[in-house]
Amino acid sequence: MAHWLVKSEPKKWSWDDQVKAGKAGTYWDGVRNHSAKLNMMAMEERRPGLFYHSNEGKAVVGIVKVIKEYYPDHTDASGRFGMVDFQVVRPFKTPVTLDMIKGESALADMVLVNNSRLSVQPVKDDEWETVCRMGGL
DNA sequence: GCCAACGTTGGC
DNA sequence: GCCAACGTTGGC
Repeated sequence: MAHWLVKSEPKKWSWDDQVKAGKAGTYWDGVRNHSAKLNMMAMEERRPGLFYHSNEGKAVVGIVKVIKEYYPDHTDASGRFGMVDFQVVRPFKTPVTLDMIKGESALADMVLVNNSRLSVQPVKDDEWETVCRMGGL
């Protein structure tokens, strides 16, 4: 699996916050879900991922990349979970909304459509290309 | 180790 | 604000 999609509520962590963080990037902490954890563990440095705004916006707004691979989440007292660091790559010209994704038959199998609650998801190559094209990149 | 109860997420 | 989906917790 070549690409990823990460989700955040704009109230907690928005694209703008990610842009402000700049090259330093930010750690993607707070994940407390085993499926998401496994996906993070599979991430390789420099791999790009889609950045999705849940709840408000409900759209893929840009591309980030992994700048630090999976390591322990120091905010997790139990020590069971970890996190990765992301850095902004570039914003979409046009945000790709959930409606647009649902309306695109090539994206009918996206995890976002079928398991919207998973916060870190794999994205297939063809799905990746379709979403990027829809985003104007 | 099973399963009911509960909490959280996220679309609508 | 509601509710469905799903993950986690805790009693047995």
